[in-house]
This record gives sequence, C-alpha cells and structure tokens, in this order.
Amino acid sequence: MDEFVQLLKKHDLKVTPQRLEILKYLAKIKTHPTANMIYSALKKRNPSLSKTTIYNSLDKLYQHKIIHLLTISTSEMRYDFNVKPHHHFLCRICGTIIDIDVDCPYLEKMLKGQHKIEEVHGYFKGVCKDCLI
Amino acid sequence: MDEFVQLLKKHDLKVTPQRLEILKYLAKIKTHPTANMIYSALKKRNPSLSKTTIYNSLDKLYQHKIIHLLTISTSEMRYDFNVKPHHHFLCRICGTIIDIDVDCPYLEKMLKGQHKIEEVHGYFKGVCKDCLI
DNA sequence: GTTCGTGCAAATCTTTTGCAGTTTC
DNA sequence: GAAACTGCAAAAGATTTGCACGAAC
Repeated sequence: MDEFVQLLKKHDLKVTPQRLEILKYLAKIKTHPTANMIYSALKKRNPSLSKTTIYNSLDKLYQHKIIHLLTISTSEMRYDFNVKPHHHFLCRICGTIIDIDVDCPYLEKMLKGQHKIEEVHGYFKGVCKDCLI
Repeated sequence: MDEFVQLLKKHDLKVTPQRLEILKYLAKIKTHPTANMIYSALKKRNPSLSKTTIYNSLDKLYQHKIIHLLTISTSEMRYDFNVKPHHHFLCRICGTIIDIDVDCPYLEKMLKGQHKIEEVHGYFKGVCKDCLI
C-alpha cells in the first residue's frame, strides 16, 4: 500500500483513500476493467464513492502515465496498471482480454523519421484457446 | 457505383440507396469517419436519412467484413473501407488518423498455436510529421 | 407477398461538466 | 489557508431498441 503512496507523491498527486483503492484494485486485478467495473468493486467497501471520482482519478493516473488506456472494445474504455510495452487479445466469444507479450522490432524502426510515436498498441481479435475447443 | 451493387449482392444484402451512398462515401473519403460524420455528409443529399440507418448499415457491412472498425480514439467508433491489412496512427495534436502500411511478420507467427487471430490492429499514437514543426 | 430495411421517438449507456463542500499538504 | 479532490445532480454524446411503414426481391 505504501508503494502506491510513494507513486502518487512522486507525481505530485494528492494521496487520497479513493486513489489508493483504485490503484490497489487495478494492480491486483488483471482483467483490464472498465470504469464501471472498478466503481462496482470499490463501491462495496466505500458506499459514498462516486463515479466522477473514478473518472477523475483514472484521467489523472493516465495523464501521469501511471496507467494505460485500452480502446480495444466497443464503447467502453478499459484500464491497465501494466505500463510495460505489451499487447492485447480480445476473444469475441468470452470477451476476455488477454495480455500478449510478443514484441515486434520492425514497426518502430520503419516508422523512424516520420511521426513521433509515443504509444504502440497491438490489438488482436479472434477466438481464445479455451473457446476454440 | 455498379461495383457497390455487386458487392452488396455478393453478400446477400439488399441493395438500397442508403447503403450505396454509405459505401460510396466510405470508399472515397480516407479520413476514417465516425458514424456521425457519415450521417452529416449524407444528410445533405438525403434529408430524410436517419442515424439508425447509418448504424444499421455500418453494422451489417462490418458483419460481412466489407468494412473495418477502428477503436483507436476515445468514445467514438471509426469506420474504414480499406480492409487490406494496415495499421493506424492517431496524432494527439490535430486528431488526424493516418494509415500506416508497414507490416510485422513476427507477431502472427509467434502467436501460432495459441489463440485464433482473426484481426490485427496496430494503433500508434503520438505527434504527426506536420504537427512536429 | 414475404422478407428485410428505413426512420422516428424513446431509451440506454458512457463520459463530462458545474458546483458546493471537504480533504490534503 | 490555498490548491486540489470528492461527490452529487444534471447534461452531453454515442449507440441501441421497439415499432410502424415502405422498399427490395
């Protein structure tokens, strides 16, 4: 928990119970939850929690590159505490989003001298191993 | 125009003026428009056009893999008539989405035997050449 | 003539905004 | 105490749904 206190302080963000809970939840859960999933989970422990706080906090965390945003699925943003470069696979049967750790040395090299690349998102869609059976 | 009539017939979709206009527009415009942009553009020629029809048609076209969906930007879906494999770059300054034609032979190979990959989307975000000046 | 598509209105769902009160530092 | 954060209510924006009418085949 102290780890998250330090993280927030390092970024000059105020340390609030809500932010600590959001960070703790995102770091633990590996399912790339939506804002609403985070809200539902944390609402149980803190009934006065509001969705505005969820959105505000996630925004702040994203601006400071503490978390990543995934736009892989339709109409609902997903959040990821893992900011190391990795990609995502969305199963169209069960809806799970799986981390993909392969990396491609080609792309960024070939793009050199063109645009300034700040983020690379590899999104794969299809049917996952478990749903293929 | 006859090209699109054939395209729809090939997929057992009924040929309606609305669908032809949507296809014509998407094939011409290379800016990966949102449903709303398509609606605004076509509304001028056909004032009775409804957004429901836009959404219905785009859905059908996507189901038949006649067009692609991009989830690169927050909260609004974008559509692409170019279904050949290619990737996308979003400039955070001007908002333009640029086609990226590099291809990476690594990724799909390394994923073989795992999940069934049906779509590969490479999303790059940063600052485009023009906005870097 | 049957099936499929269109367009309207209303509903739903996600995210944003304004603001008053509270907490953090 | 000043600046930042929270939470409520309302607004905004995107997409979906139910349904009656009309067009395509």
